[in-house]
Amino acid sequence: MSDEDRAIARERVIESMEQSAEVYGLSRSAGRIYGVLYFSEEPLSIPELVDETGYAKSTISNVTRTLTRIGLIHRRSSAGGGRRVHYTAEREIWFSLQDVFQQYVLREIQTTLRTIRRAQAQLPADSGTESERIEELQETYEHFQEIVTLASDFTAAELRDALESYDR
Amino acid sequence: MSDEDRAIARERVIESMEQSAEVYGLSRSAGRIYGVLYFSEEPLSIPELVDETGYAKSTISNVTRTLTRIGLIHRRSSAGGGRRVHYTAEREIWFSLQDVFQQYVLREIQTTLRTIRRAQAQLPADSGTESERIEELQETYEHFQEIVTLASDFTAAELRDALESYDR
DNA sequence: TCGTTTGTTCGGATAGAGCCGAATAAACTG
DNA sequence: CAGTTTATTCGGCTCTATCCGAACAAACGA
Repeated sequence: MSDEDRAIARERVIESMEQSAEVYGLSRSAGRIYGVLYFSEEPLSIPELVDETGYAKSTISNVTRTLTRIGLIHRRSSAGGGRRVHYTAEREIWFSLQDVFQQYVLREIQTTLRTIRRAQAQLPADSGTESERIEELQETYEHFQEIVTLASDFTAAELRDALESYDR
Repeated sequence: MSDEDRAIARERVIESMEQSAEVYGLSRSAGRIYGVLYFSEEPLSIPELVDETGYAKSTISNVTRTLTRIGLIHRRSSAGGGRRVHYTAEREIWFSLQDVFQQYVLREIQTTLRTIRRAQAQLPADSGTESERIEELQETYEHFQEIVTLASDFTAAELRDALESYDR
């Protein structure tokens, strides 16, 4: 009974992880796989994940790869002695979020900045509105870059502290 | 000649906006429409946007709606005297980003928190690992909620300041 | 060595998003 | 009051992401 209650509670939370995954640009399967690993006592292999999630082997293989790349889960090669690969969930989600920001957002910001600077350089100093607008945009993006770069050195607690204690 | 240069520079930047739009979960058309409005001297109507972007009227109508909802562009109903709707770009992108965070991320965080709390409440105080894990998750999400809530009250400059001047 | 288990890669089916054109609604102009 | 211009909505087409099953590769155990 209590056992079943626990299973239900677990299932609810995992479902909400599926939902969250979509918001952050991942697939539902990614949300579920992460969720199952999050609640698992021990590291799980791909066949075990197939059992637990109901997804096909190939899906598990692909999704675990991207989740590993992002840093949301970790590969533990050969835990016991077998040749199986085992996966565990990163519980400090903050670190993964930082990585995602580093990898996607910061990269996008820098690519855009490069384009903007190049476009700006090919225009005479004061060539009408275009130039002004581009310069405006450049400043905005330099601002973003600073913020993201600074923020990625903070833990979640530090960041909250910094925001809470800041006196304008 | 210089005119053409300006057009080229403008086009480059708009293309990079199309790219950025995809990273932030918007369509390429959204990026281009925003870009055209960003560089436009005056507010533009839907037919004018059709000319400038090459997209169909219906596409412009739909995309402007979502961009308006997000806050990246603004509706100016009846600028001159006609019944036309005109659109302008919000140049302070920071405000829009905050809105998006408020609307999507914060909302997602709060939905998840509600689910977690409900699941937690239905479990006895110390029912094994599930309970611990869920509690752990709850703390993490409460942390996130604080950070996002705090950050949404800051301007970009203030946020940078807060991060720069924070002494651990 | 051969069969079994595990993991990756490939092609294809399906669902959803993005975009278009046509139909409709609504407001202005003569 | 027509006729025109503007804006939204609807159905359909196309392209992409997701997921599956099958084929393949690699490592283990008897």
